[in-house]
Parts: sequence; C-alpha cells; structure tokens
Amino acid sequence: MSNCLTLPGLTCSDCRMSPLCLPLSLHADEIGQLDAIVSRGRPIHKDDYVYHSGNPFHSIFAVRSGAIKTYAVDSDGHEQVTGFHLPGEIFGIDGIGQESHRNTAVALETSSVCEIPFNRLSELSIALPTLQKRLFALMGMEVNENQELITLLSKKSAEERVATLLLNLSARNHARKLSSIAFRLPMSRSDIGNYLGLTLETVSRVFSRFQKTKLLSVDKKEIEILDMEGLRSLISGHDTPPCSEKAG
Amino acid sequence: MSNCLTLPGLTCSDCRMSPLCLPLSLHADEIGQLDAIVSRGRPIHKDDYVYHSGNPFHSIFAVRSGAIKTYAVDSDGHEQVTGFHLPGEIFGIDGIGQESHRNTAVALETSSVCEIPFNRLSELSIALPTLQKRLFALMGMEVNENQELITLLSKKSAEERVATLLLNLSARNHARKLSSIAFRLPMSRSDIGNYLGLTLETVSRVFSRFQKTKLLSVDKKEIEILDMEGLRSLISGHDTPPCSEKAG
DNA sequence: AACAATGTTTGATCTAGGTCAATAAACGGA
DNA sequence: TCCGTTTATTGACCTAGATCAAACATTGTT
Repeated sequence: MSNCLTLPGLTCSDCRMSPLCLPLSLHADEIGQLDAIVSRGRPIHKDDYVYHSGNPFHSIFAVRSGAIKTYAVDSDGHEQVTGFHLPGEIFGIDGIGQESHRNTAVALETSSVCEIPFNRLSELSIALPTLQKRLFALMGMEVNENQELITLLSKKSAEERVATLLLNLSARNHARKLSSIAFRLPMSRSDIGNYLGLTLETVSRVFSRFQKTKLLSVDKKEIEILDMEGLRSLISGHDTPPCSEKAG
Repeated sequence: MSNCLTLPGLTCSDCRMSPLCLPLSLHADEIGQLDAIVSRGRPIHKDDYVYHSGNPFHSIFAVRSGAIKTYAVDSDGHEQVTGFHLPGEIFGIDGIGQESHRNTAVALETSSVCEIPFNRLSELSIALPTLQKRLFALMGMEVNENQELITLLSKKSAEERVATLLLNLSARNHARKLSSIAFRLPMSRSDIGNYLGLTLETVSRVFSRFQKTKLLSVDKKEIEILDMEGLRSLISGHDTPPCSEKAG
C-alpha cells in the first residue's frame, strides 16, 4: 500500500485515460506541468467515500479506474444521484460554485482516483491558456449534460429514460475502447432509478420488457445490447415530428 | 437608436446591477478593464431572440433589464425551458462546452442585455485572477442550480415544485431590492409548467389551490405571497425526517 | 450448510398528474 | 369598439408509474 507510487504508469502522460481526461488537448510539456500537481491516490474500496456533501472544496478528481457515484442531498434528506463517473472522467465540480461540496462521492466498486487541487489548477491555467480553455469547456459540458438530464426528467417516459442511460453508457464505453454492446452496470437498479427519477421496480420492469422485445439481454448487471437501432429509435421518433413531409 | 450609447449609466461601474453581476468581487480598476470589452445592446422586444440553439458561441450575456427565457430543444423537437434570467444575471453559458449554443434565448418582455465576448473575457481573466475565480464560481453555481432543478424534477410533487419556483423568484427579487412578497411573473403558465416538468393546467390548479389555502394571492401574473412560512414549510418538512429525536 | 442481509423480479392496486374539452378572460390590431 | 388570438381556469376522465407486497436470487459470514 505504501509502495503503490512505485507502480509504473503513474503519470498523466503514461495514463491510458489521458486522451479522455483533463490533459486532452494539452501538449506534452504542458501535461508535465499538470502532472506535477496531480496526486494519485491508492485504490479505494466499494462504498468508500471520496468526499461528503458539506466538506470544504479543495480539489476536483479524475477517475483512473472503477466507477464513482455522486449524489446530492436536499433539505428534506432526499438523495438525488447526480452522476456516474467512469475512468477518464472528472468529478467534484459541484464544489466550485461555493466553498464546499454539494454532492457526496462514493465508489461503486474498487476504484482509483486522481486528486487535482483546484487552486493550483487554476493558477496553472493562468500560465497555460489551453488548460484554462479546457477547464471552461469541461464545466460547460457539465452544464450541458445536466440540461440533458433535466429534459429527460421533465419530458421522457420510463422506457426512454432507461434507453437513454444505456446508450449513454454504451457510448462512454466505446470512447474508452471497451465494448459498446456488452458491459457491466456498476450501479444498482435503485441507483439507476434514483438517477432517472424512477423507482427501482420501474427500472426492473423496463429491463424485463426490453428483454422480452429482444432489445437487450440482461443477466443481473451484465447488459448486452441486441438491437442498438431499436434502442435508438425508442429515444427519438415515436412523437409528432415538427411537421415535415406527408405523402399525398 | 444610434444615440443610446450617450445615455448615462452605461458602464458596469454605473450599473445598479453590478454588485449582483459579473463584476461582483472585482476592484474598481478591474471593473474598468471589464467595461472595455462589454458591449451594451439596445433594448430588445418581447419575443426577440438573443441567440438560437446551434448558433456559434461567441459571447455570454448579462441581463440589464427585463427578463430572458432560455430553452433547449432535444432530438425529438421537445422544448425544455432551462432558465429564467433576471437583471444582473448571466446567461449564455450553454455554449461554452461546445462551439455552439445548446439553448435558445428569448426575451419575455422588453429587455436589455450586455454582451461579453467570451474569448476576450477569458483572456482578461488571465490578467485578472479575481475575474477567473469569479468565472469559475459562476459556472459552478450554474452546475449547482441545475442539480437542484434535477432533484426537483426527480423527487418533488407539483405543489413543491411551484412553491420552490415562487420562493426562488422571491429571493431573487429580494436580492435586487425589489419586493420579495409581491411581484409580477414575467413568464406564462405554460413556461412555468415546461420549466417545472408539469402541464400548464397543473400549474394553474396549484395556483388556485394556493389561493384557496391563503398562501398566495394571484391576479393573472401578479403574485403576492401571503404566507411565506407556509410556502417554505411546503417545500421541506412533510416527509419522514432521516430519523432524529423521538420523545419517549 | 445455514444464515442474514441485500438486491432483483413480478404482481396487484392506487393515485398524482396528464389529457381532452369547454369556457372565460385579456390583449392587440384594425 | 369589435374581433380574433392567445392565455388562463376549471372540470371529467384516464394512464404511467408509484406503492405495497411477496417471492426469489446472490453474497458474504460463521
């Protein structure tokens, strides 16, 4: 445990996830400077916390391996899952607007994360405009993703919500050179339901229905997408299209 | 129309909204530098667009007067209202993550907006770390607000949603030294419903119910909050609290 | 192997809010 | 002022998904 820093590959430059992660678009020498402020943590176990809601905000984090769930707790004590974070993805941005985190981050499985002190990162971004641009873009993408989730929660049916999540995970797996058709869900049905604004029973029923209609094969947490196009057509199309052609 | 730049008060330093707006936390000389890149637009009318979804992203905007609605259009053509923006507030952040806007911004009433070219703003933020910090904080707050909306859409009843919006508008009016108990809604029932993930009929029914229970007085778009505490208790409290004291 | 603890599936029933429909009030032009 | 258009209210009915409940796997523990 104390010698894990002697393992190979413990710089951003060596990290397989680098092209997806914060270093995206930085030059080799710039990545070196980033490397200097990133600290790579030891593995954390399932159910270990990275930070809690209310903790002072110091750092953002990158997932190196495993999967991290973030959730917010509102005034009533209701938990709302706000994201699932896969290798190469950044989380912890929920603390930037205030002095403290609004979310809690917990490992869904054995994981490892890199910690990036935000003060040092923003200082560095003054010297490296590319990095500043990357940071703004990263936060902007977070805003856009949240807006997509808002639309989903506000307007979509249970089937559309589940299909959207599966296609989203599929695309993210594809981006990290994993199979886009067969993968393991790192989270429970209850986490999925919470994230999608559904009960776990509804999520389970949708999975069953998708199996019956040969869209998916589901074995516990192992998912295989049998009909990608069918899934895609589910999330866009069965509605009045904004008036285009009509034969006649 | 060509002489509107001769009107008084057309710098950030003079603007009454400055303490709420982007210049917050900047020193006088820093505000001067910001001023140099901000262009103040002529008034825009109700239903005029500030930008459309898909437009290339160049600038963010500040509301000087009036009210702006932003909405996203998803693949199905569904519109999702993503925000109502009041004087002193920034909008347009939806374009930062990509090269183009994801939202459309439209005036709900006669308004005026300041345009701030984002490239020049981020350059300036390299010279002014306070400004950089302010920008990060602004985007972080946007993320947090979106997460609150996500929780609302995912977990709250129609009454809680409407009460939350009213209290939110009340607080924002208070921040700009307007009445927190009596104000005019700049948006339609349908906009409110769209934003809150409800139909306009449900919004109307909730307003009626709130009137009947003496929480509000509603006259078309004029709202008076008659029982602030009653409204507050609606949005937090009627649920199993996460087990604390219990006499006995 | 027996066990609790946890997570998943499936069924039966209920309800909040959606949908459809009919007025009614307010607004904006000529 | 009158008329067409948009916006808001209210009612009757319906449905997607929640809730309640039971059975069943799965995992880890002693």
